[in-house]
Amino acid sequence: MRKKLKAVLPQDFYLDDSARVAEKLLGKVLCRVYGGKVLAGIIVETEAYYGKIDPASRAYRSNGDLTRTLYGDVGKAIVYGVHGKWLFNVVAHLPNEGGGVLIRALEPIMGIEEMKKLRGVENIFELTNGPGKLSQALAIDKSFHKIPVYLESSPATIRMGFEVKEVARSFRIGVSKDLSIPLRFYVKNSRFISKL
DNA sequence: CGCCAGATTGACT
DNA sequence: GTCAATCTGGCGG
Repeated sequence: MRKKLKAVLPQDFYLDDSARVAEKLLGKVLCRVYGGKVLAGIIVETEAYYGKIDPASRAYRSNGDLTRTLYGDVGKAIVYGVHGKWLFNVVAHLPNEGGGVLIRALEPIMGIEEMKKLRGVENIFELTNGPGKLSQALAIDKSFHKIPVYLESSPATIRMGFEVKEVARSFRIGVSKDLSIPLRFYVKNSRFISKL
């Protein structure tokens, strides 16, 4: 059973409104090269983030490296730790603006056995159905901060994937102060999202 | 240098 | 449903 990897998405894929990119990313494949193996999963849940105007973002109260990256070149990964877990984001926004997309959940398609080992669980639905979980399953840590996901040579890339039948949207999860518009996107009827 | 907040997870009642 | 653990960057003194 061999699957061929599709093309890596170009950088200008991320040069768009953060919410639009979040929606477009559904069905795409997050691909991670780990110890000569390939770990990959279909993106089934995302959240859009904005910069200063977003109370949930750390950039809201600070002006450091995270903010600069969020307002900088699109298509780069942002990896940040919260509550001792790692969250995997991609910078995506219009020119002269700031924002990003948080990958919240994947549907594993390659390297599943390796993911089970990394996560220490056997249940496939428990592998990547949460931001901290998918980072652990793909062995992502803060060394992935600022790597470009649009370069073939990167250890983590996002590639062309599958057509999504139905996209649903809702308010974000786990955010203390949310904006008044729904910025969470997910594949309807997927069993791999973090929450129904 | 110490303190605080934060986008989560998982175990327990 | 509720609650505590655990990590890092930013900010104040």
